[in-house]
Amino acid sequence: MPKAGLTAADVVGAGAQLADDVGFANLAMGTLATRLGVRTPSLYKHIDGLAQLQHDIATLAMTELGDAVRDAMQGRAGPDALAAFAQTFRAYVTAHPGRYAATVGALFTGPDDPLLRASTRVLDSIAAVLRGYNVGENEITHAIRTLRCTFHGFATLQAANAFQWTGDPEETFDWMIRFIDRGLRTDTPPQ
Amino acid sequence: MPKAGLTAADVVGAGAQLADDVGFANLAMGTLATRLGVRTPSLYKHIDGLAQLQHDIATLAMTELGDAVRDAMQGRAGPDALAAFAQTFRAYVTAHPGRYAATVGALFTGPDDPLLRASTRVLDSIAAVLRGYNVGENEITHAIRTLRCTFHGFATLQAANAFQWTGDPEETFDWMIRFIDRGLRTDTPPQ
DNA sequence: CAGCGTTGGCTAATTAAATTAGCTTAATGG
DNA sequence: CCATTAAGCTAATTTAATTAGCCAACGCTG
Repeated sequence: MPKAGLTAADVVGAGAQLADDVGFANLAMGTLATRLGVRTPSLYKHIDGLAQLQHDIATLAMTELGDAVRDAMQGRAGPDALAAFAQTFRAYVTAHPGRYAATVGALFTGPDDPLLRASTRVLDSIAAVLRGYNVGENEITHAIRTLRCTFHGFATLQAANAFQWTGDPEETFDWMIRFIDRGLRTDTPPQ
Repeated sequence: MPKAGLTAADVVGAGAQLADDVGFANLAMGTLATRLGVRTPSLYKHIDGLAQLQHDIATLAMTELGDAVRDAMQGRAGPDALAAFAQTFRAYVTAHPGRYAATVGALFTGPDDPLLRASTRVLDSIAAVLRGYNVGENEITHAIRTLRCTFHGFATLQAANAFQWTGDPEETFDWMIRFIDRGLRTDTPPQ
């Protein structure tokens, strides 16, 4: 009986792939074990259980997303950076709906949760986008959160396949980016 | 053994309440049965199973939300209508996080799915908000979808308790409303 | 008021999935 | 070459959903 030689990263990676393939809700230990050519209990040598696996997939997704966004934004600023962020975000969620779904509803286990770190990196990229616009000092956190909500909303609706939309979501997404760009260009009035 | 005299609506309503109390992910047939003073299999006399129950809760949530929003928007237009919609939306999700979570990831079973009807009503309210702004004819669907994404994003982040935010989300939400209002006021340039 | 069908409840059994216990063997390092 | 550890396995347990099949209460009707 040759050893499969799995690592925790292998299991999480295959789990993420499985979630993308069959949907996050259908992620199951048995299916994953089969796919890895192993019996179900063997997975417990590498991960703590289903809940842990789901959390790890969420962390993987946020990390990958953060990396992709950071790469795409290299050397861009202002509207270019916004477009790069948005397009990359959307491309990631399209390519990896199951992974992204894992991040929806995932909770932070504490201040040193890797998921929290990964999420913070993504928020930092949003902050970097905003540096290219003239947003007041005490408005900036509100702006970060607003952008986060908008992109997250689009992503969850897409990941949930909620778009019974006629026509291409792409076109709406572009409109959304222009809407945000226009909003960020206008000086934010004193509140 | 006196009959409890349950109806399907009772079961769905109690399920919704339970989801709000313990979180949608922890909604279980056994807990619900206990809460209704009944054994688990008895629930199947009224509903088709857990998946059906979840779908029904989502429909209930969308219906309640649509009614609340419609009520709040009575006699308002433009920025007032926008504020009324947004505040009501947020209040509903705050009061009923479990119900709203049920709507995330719920799929339409077909063109006559009551959930689809209820969702459409909410979208109609968004369309009504936009009638108070000067949005071009062929921009309007994009605008509807953009607003939907933004509010839905806020709602899911809040329902998932993802706000490790310092300070009051309320303030950010107000900022978000003003941001949208400002964006809708500026004439949308020809694309 | 008795009969009787329908409804809504029950217990017991089944299924499915996650998890745990305990055993075995391949790799590795002294 | 042995001893330790790690990674797999089978078998057992637990938990939750669901199904099967029985029984009593309610509401009607003759």
